[in-house]
Amino acid sequence: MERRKRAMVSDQLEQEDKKLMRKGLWSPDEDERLYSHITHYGVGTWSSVAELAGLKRSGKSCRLRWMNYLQPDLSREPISKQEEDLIVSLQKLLGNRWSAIAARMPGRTDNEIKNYWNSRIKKKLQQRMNTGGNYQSPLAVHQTAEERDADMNTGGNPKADLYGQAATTSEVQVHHSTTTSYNNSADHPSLPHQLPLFTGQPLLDPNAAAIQNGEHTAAQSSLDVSFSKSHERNFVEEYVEFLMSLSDDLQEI
DNA sequence: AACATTCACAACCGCATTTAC
DNA sequence: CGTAAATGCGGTTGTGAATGT
Repeated sequence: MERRKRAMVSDQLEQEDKKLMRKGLWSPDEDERLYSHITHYGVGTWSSVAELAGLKRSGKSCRLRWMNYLQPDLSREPISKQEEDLIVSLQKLLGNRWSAIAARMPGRTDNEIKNYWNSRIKKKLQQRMNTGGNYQSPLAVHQTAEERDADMNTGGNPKADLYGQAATTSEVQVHHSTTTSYNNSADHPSLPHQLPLFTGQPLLDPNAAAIQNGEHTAAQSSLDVSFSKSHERNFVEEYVEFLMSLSDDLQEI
């Protein structure tokens, strides 16, 4: 309750600021400023980036622009068939946890994956559903993830539902869109043409690990019911990691 | 040619969580 | 330890190009 009040106050202040902020699509000049500022000085805090780079944008907006478009690690290639299959598989495992899915897809952002899912995969699955194909509907897929969430929230074992059938593959090739003025880094005045670099992130949360190892205290046991979102995510992510390593091991055999 | 519709993607919004003080 | 600020996330909306009528 108190937290909510504070959030509202914070939002009101943000609204005041927003009146002075620029909104909408980023211009090449703004991109240039942001890119050059971050490459020279690093990020620091996003609100300071906006100010120091001379941008009339919120820190949030700068962060989003950098994360989703300007950072050099991003792949400018269209999403491949393999990547699409991976998205479908991971969505089935993780539900709509786009950031967790993106963490397993080098060069791809959560926003990109989310958009791709909503505009293409969802539709394709729906079409196949209507033509009587042998696959699970997107709704069913989503429901599975939600059911797992509900299960975990009541202290159930999240692993129980992770052995679902493998996701189906799709056939349609995806073509690169040219809807924006410079979707490709080659068109941008200052963006490097770099291949994506994958940086693996540590997945093990100490608390989640303790719980997994059976080191439950009385205080912790209350978490069984209201298992916090971040812990729950780490738990699921660890399990996905485990499944993936298992798959690698099997392939070696 | 003019307008309407569809589509893909970029960006915003509200909220939750994390971090800093 | 409490509070404010910063960050991160997912759902939703806005925008502009492509396509259809």
